[in-house]
Amino acid sequence: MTNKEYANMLLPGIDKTVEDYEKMYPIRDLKENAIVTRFAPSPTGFVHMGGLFAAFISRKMAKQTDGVFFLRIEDTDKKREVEHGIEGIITDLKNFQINIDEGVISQSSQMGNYGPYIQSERKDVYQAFAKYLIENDLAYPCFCTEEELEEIRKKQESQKERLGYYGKYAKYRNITKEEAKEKIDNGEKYIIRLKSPGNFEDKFKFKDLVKGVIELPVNDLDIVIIKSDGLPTYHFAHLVDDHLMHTTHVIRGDEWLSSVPIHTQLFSIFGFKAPKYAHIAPLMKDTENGRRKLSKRKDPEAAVSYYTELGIPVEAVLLYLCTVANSNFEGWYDQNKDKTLDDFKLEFSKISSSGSLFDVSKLLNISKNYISRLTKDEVYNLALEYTKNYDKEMYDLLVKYESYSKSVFNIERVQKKPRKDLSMMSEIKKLNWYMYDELYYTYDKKYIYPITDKKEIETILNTYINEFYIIDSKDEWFNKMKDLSEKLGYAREVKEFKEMPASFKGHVGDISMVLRVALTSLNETPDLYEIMNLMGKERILKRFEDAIKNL
RNA sequence: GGUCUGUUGGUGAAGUGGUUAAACACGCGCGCCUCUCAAGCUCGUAUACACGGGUUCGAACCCCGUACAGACUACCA
Repeated sequence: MTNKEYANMLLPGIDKTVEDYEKMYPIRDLKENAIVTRFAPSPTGFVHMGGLFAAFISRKMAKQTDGVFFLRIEDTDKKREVEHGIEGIITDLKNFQINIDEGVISQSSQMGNYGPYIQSERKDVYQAFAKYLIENDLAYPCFCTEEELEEIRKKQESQKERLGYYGKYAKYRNITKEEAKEKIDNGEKYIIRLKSPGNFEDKFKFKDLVKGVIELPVNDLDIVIIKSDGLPTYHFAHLVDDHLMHTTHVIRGDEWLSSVPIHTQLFSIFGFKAPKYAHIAPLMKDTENGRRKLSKRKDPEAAVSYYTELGIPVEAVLLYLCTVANSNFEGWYDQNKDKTLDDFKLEFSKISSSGSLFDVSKLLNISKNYISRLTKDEVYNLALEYTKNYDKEMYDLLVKYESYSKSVFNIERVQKKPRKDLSMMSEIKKLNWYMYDELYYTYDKKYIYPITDKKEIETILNTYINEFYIIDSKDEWFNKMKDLSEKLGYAREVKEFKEMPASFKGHVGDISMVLRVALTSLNETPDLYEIMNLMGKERILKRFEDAIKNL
């Protein structure tokens, strides 16, 4: 039996060769330093923060070099697959503005000339590559059962030897074609393993773009390349796909770092140029028992949807991810307020080689600053989008009072140092409910005045509305407040009061607070003048009456 | 067990042999400002470069060892 016949027996029905495929996947026509990256998740559920982080870096690198970023679905493990997994990944990416240039765009469609981009649809391609290996005596069938493999492992463990299928443990490494044929004729199941040419004692160096130069032992494991269901393992699919799709930079989690010897060996066996690797450390979470990897299962904040549910703007999350990736981004962004994320040049060498703690409070701070720079219309739109899904009551009010709502969002917004109290859209109602009568009059309210004398409070409210009410300019208004204070025996200035507390009933701050509480039932609100200005005299009067009733 | 990687303050980190008596940002705290809050501004967060050796005139930065943390060691990715 020739090697060719042998290969045909092991992997029947494959008529294309490696050369055929190379022709079908020509070199990409790109600028010299263009980077081609990909995001290659398994459809096992929602995208988590770590995945989004890697995808963000990948897309950014491709974009800033006029390269290509594509989405490939690695569904070679049919057991782990989750229903609608692909759709979930696509929407998560879309929501976070990680736009793809080619790849899978929906459960049923793909775009780009280097597909298919779903691995289960590429079975023949992998098998053609595996056949090449068999023909060249670089791969062989392995008939080991699960039990046999388990036995080998136990033996290695008890003898404190390195685990794995290699050297003397590689039972079928030298199986003859005839023996193999016999087993196959007997109906025995097999998989295809690489006949590794490596020696574990040998070392080789490679340069990881984020971790730096790393020395690793050469791979001597006869890893499986084609599983019993005919699909490839990750390692083999990586070789085939990233070669054919001409990926220049593989950006992935550092759990892959120790597989690099396998990958480079595979590439060199085929005589292919290996891509550059950037292994990024996982995002961490701080817990009582120290830090650990942010977990998809244990940590709600690991889910990308967590942030949409809180109403943290997508841009803020992206801004945060960028500062985690390159910490110099924050300073740059601060210096270049007119620029955007796209103008920033991300660098591999500045990515931390150890895991960063995923810090939600920092994210919130970034979000708060981001929102403070938006226009009232932008905030309104974000609020509308958020409440539409998560707060119908608020949504209806925003729709009903569009221009009024925008004015509410505009309070203390257009000034050198805009107000910063909103970091997520889920706080919209909590921060603004009192501006809407529909909410105000249905909520239970607690009025806490700086003055206990009810009669006095009533006097202040009545005197204000009857004699000192003015909506002109903020300065005018505040002057009136001072006049009002003076008339009722309160100090015009706080300082004045502090100097001679005995000469006054209180100060202008107390007067303001009485008005604030009567108007909003709150002790802490944004600028009182702006609130009154927005409400208008009638509503103010009505609220005062309500407050007096509740004295 | 083997093979790797990492370890600067509460957090993210800058800094890769000598103006860093360790920047900057977040968080927290005092104070100032202010009609309240948010913001802004001062200052602070007691001994922050894991530990022990070595190289050097000089080390957070180079080397070795130890500890701790993490990864991989699947017909999972």
